Amino acid sequence: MDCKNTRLTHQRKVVLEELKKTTAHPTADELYESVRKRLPNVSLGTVYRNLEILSACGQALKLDLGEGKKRFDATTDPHYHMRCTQCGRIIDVPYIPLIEKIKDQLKGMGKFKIKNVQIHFEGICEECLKKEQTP
Amino acid sequence: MDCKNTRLTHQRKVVLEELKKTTAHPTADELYESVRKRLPNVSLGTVYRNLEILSACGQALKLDLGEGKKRFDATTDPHYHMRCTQCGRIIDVPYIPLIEKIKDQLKGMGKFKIKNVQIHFEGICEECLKKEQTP
DNA sequence: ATCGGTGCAAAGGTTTTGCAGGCGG
DNA sequence: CCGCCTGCAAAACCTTTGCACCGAT
Repeated sequence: MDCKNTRLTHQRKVVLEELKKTTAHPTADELYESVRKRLPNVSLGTVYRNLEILSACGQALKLDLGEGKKRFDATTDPHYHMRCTQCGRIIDVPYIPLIEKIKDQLKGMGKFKIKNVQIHFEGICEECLKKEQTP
Repeated sequence: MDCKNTRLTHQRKVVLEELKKTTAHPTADELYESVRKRLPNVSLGTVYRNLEILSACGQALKLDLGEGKKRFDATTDPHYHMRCTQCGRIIDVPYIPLIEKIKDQLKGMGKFKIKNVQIHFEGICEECLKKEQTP
């Protein structure tokens, strides 16, 4: 994708601003609802197109946590994600250099060449742990 | 899911048999095509329902490699998967105890509790590496 | 003025589901 | 027989796309 010829339209600006406002890792549809509060005539297609461009150009992350839909994150610093199996929330997991260690372990393991590692976690978030303790 | 009250129908048997015949990690639709050669009247819905039951009951794995569709694997022994970014093939990656090490590193890292790690790889398969060498 | 972006709506691809009838245990 | 399972088809769901107009640079 050619990121030089992209224009900073009002819609694109608002999409990125709304994404930066939250740490909830919204889906395209959830973000569409936020954006719509500021731009009532925006279309879902525009939100999808802008999220595609923003993530392709390094201003957002496109996440696939195996839910059958993508999520987006304006925090592009290295970190991982955990999906709470009880409430579905997506929680940030601090970065530790897992991937380098994994690549080291896999070097010379087969006749293929590993370029990238996709990794995420499943577990129980802080809120759901609290609920378990006080039923 | 209640795996005790499942019946061994002819369709379910054939779905599992066809899945065991291949190492290609087929999608539901691809498996439907295989099954249809033996059961011309089988429906896609039946293949989906049986794959759901078989994977829920530990007789198959349901894989999500971020392609927007699920894949299935009759090999349930611990191993990982790599998707070739050139040809799309899914390659088995031998098991190494990554997950235990990762869990150790993450212990006490936050207020959440990690239960499971989802991990897969992207890279270049043996066949595509060969093609690169002889263009 | 150019050409990337937008809104709208339709279409695309994958997966699920309601229903009436069928068959495994 | 009971009730899980099937085939069929429609629908659900997420995402992409064709088109004509608009607006950022």
